[in-house]
Amino acid sequence: MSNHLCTIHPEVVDKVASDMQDAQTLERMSVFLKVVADPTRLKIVNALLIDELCVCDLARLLGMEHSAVSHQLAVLRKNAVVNVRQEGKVKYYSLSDNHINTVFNVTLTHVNE
Amino acid sequence: MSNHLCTIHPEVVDKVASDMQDAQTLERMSVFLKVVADPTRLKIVNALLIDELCVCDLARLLGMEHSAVSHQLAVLRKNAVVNVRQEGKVKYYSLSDNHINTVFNVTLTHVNE
DNA sequence: ATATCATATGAACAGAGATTCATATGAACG
DNA sequence: CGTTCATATGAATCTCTGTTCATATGATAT
Repeated sequence: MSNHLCTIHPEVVDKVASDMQDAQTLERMSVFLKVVADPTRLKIVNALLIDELCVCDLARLLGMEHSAVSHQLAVLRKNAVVNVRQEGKVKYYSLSDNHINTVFNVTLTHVNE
Repeated sequence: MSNHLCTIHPEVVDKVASDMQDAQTLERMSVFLKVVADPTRLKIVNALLIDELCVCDLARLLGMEHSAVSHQLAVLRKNAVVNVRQEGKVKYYSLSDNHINTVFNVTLTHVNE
């Protein structure tokens, strides 16, 4: 696994290992962050922070194929980032909770400093 | 660009378009989120939230090749997520600012609900 | 029923990126 | 100076994933 076996600070490694979040939690965090990190999905999130929108409007807004937008909305749905409300044949998407809002705004602040 | 030209809510699209963050900002946000979303880098961030560590210790902690860890640390360095402090041949890594801390904790809260 | 419109989905292709292997840098110490 | 140790980097491989194209679903209206 590792070519050299240096163990410079075994106590520190042990302490950090026991204080870290468990593997499952980190995996969930990674999945969630990947979901919102994609440029297309981040734009969708930003748009839905302002107003609810249908697939058609999102495609127009982003200048993308309906299909591409729909695929990304499927990812957002499967990861519980968005909600859908149906009115006839039109489906309106909105954000599911406001942790997304917080993550978005903290990230925005970070890149603006 | 799009097969159908439906324009269901042009006013809403216009309003959202003008209220959204500009493309450059969204791009920077996407880059930053991708940097921390990767499972290996997220583990590194989590570890450095607890204590500063050298490459050797990180490799041991994560059970990975030194090379792989070093590559990921290069990504974190290039994106100003981590700082390096050198002591002889050993380089100690730590987090560069505490927006990272906030993003990590908000995300943690989100996946734990 | 059938056509039309909005959305969804499956398969295929293409590009990005994470790890590995091999090698290089650079510091300490004999 | 040459060796050793910690870290870095380049190239190659392999996997993952975002978009496109083609097609399907599902609702409305004529």
